[in-house]
Amino acid sequence: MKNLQVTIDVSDKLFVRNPDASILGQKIIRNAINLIDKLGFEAFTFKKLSIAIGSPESSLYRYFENKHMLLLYLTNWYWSWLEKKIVLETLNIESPIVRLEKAITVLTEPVLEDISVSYVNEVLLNRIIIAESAKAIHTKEVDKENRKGCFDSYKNMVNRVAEIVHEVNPRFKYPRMLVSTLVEGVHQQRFFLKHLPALTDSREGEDSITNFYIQLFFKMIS
Amino acid sequence: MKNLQVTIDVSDKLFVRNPDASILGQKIIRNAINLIDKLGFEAFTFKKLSIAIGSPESSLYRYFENKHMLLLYLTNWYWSWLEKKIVLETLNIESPIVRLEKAITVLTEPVLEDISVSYVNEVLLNRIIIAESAKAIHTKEVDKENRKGCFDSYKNMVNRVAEIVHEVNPRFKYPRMLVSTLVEGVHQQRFFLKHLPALTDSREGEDSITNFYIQLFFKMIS
DNA sequence: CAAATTTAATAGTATTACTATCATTTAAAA
DNA sequence: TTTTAAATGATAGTAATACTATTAAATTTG
Repeated sequence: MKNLQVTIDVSDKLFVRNPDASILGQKIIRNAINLIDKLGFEAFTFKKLSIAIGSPESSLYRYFENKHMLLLYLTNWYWSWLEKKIVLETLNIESPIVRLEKAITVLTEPVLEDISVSYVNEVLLNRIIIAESAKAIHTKEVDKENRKGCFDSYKNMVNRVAEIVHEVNPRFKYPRMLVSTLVEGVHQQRFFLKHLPALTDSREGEDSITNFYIQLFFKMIS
Repeated sequence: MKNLQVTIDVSDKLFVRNPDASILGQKIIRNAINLIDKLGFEAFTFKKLSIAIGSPESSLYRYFENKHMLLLYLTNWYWSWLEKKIVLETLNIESPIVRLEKAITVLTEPVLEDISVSYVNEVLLNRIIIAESAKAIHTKEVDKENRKGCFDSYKNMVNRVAEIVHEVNPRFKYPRMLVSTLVEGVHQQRFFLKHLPALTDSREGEDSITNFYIQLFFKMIS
């Protein structure tokens, strides 16, 4: 695992003021991640966040319109981070099939070690994505937000992997459907494993989720 | 498509008073489905529901603890309904592989026609499941609610199909993971198709989602 | 150093998510 | 058919949420 001390760009449609560009902004992100992970997105409020930070609530609104936009920011950050990881892992590799294997590994392996150096804790963020990211998409404003580019990071990441699939098998018709099925499925199953194990045939310890989806993926494209 | 005028049982852990057993209760369910579909779960409130029904807000709390429990009730109703559909479709069929094909068809085909006779509109309910069901599961109370049996309908349905998979191929190790991947994936992709089509390779009209998942399913178990 | 920008401190509002009380209607039991 | 119980209606009230507004202090930039 390479250490990724790179800046992650997030679309400026997602914030009022860029949290990456100030100390308060970075404090907001760091504490938001901790709090959302601890309380869950429903119980998480700007009031509680402001207390954790020690700044007035009104200051938070100068960075994010509301907690939904903050969640969108975090999800976008995560998908950009994953894409960057994929790019680094597949760099300078000739064989498309090896590149695809590397990419799929990044998408299916658990995010375990804390490789974060910056103000973003990727392990906690991964947990937030698993538990809360569905809420960022499933709103009545999806279409408007989609037009604004609020899901571009996700689309870009999916497209990048889908392109490798296309290289490996140009005749396969559903590369993006396969990649998004894989990504969402892995997250879903990790949540089930932890909370509704009756829906999985997996056990903590052995990583049957990774195995299952890698198998699924390559069966589909061959 | 058979007309299913059968009663659907939902665990009594999910409600304070059984909405199925009174006119007001049925009005609550009918209007809740309409409102959640129209407003989305976030904007949906007991206040608005009470106005739609013409009863005081306090009356709603005599049926459901809060709107989250109401959503849980609806999701459970849906999974029980789907399971009943599967049971009816596979009744008196000898061949396990044909039974499995029928079951998978029920799980993957779109819910289009309004076959509802009772107070539950299954077409709207299906839309609610696609758009909102993730929110019923992704809460900090999952584990407690799981112990109470709040997800039994879902588990039962998945298990029933997983058992047919086992009949067809007893050596396949992940029947439940495969079934839940299929169910969740189909819903996810239907949502993407409507709102984030860039994540799909599917188009409105031709049903590549159904095709994709049927293909995926049988490639995995063979 | 002056000007502009950012943050702190405080206050205030409409809405949400409930809880409580009591009168009235409806249904079931005697 | 009366009596009783259960369900509903009507109304009120509260703490918390999700903001908006204003002004003062601090910090950064030119």
